[in-house]
Amino acid sequence: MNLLDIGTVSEQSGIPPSTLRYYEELGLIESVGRHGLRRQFDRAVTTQLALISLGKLAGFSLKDIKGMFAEDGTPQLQRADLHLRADMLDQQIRGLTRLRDALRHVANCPAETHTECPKFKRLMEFASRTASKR
Amino acid sequence: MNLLDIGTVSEQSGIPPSTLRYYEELGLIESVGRHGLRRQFDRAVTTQLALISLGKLAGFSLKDIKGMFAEDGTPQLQRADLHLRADMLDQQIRGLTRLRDALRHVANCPAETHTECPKFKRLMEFASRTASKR
DNA sequence: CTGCCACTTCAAGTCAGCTTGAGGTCAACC
DNA sequence: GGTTGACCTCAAGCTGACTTGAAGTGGCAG
Repeated sequence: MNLLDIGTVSEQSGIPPSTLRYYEELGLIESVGRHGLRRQFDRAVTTQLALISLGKLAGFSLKDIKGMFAEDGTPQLQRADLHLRADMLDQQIRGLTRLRDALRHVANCPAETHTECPKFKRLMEFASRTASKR
Repeated sequence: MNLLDIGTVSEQSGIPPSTLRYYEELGLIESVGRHGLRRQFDRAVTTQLALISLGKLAGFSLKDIKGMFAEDGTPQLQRADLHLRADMLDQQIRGLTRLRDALRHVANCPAETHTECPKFKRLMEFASRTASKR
């Protein structure tokens, strides 16, 4: 039996049935039948859910994620788009890395008042710049 | 004159007046007077706003951020919290890096079926692990 | 056959973080 | 002293990602 009841999918993925229905409504996943009223999913849905989780982790919206997959759920993007997304990710990674380093520094900084620490000041400048850009 | 009109603060910080009012309502910042109807802020508010932007970048909620300041608005950061947040950023960075690498790979990989590509498989394993953890 | 219980639909609610709209005010400039 | 324009208040609206509630259904264990 290669069909999974929504409850089984939920259990395996840790995603509540309500969310699975919501994802189906959005077109992110697709049920392949019913058992009585209950949705049945193909085993492949677990892979799709893993990819969706990954996308979410990476900060993409569900809409974004939907756009990355073809009808059948296989990743489907134009090369140029892929590189563009990768470039965006690069930029995001650089920003987050700087931020993480700064957080670690502040956590270890012995200065009494953070506001007097030069690194903290630079971090704040960065924060201001980044904030104003968005 | 060390007081700033809300408009000036908005211009300098890139944060719209509506948001500044909203922040004041939440107790994140404080206006120190009025010029006619207009809120006047102390210069120090720009520092606070930079910190707020920073906190948002790091993924803190406004509520979290509020908790990081003392009554007088000076930062009151818990080192443990910062490390925790840095750890979360690390995780996010790892996810993004994998995703980026995978995107680049897929963009260059001539294989018809991505799902059979070893790199893609590793990505999905990672995605599953990460998904099940949450 | 009965009852349970996890599912079903659909509408509405929730939360964060703002934005928008209507109607009003006031300092400043001409 | 009239106009302007950016502010004011308060309420309502919006987006994203779900969750919750009410009322109903149906397969399966006993």
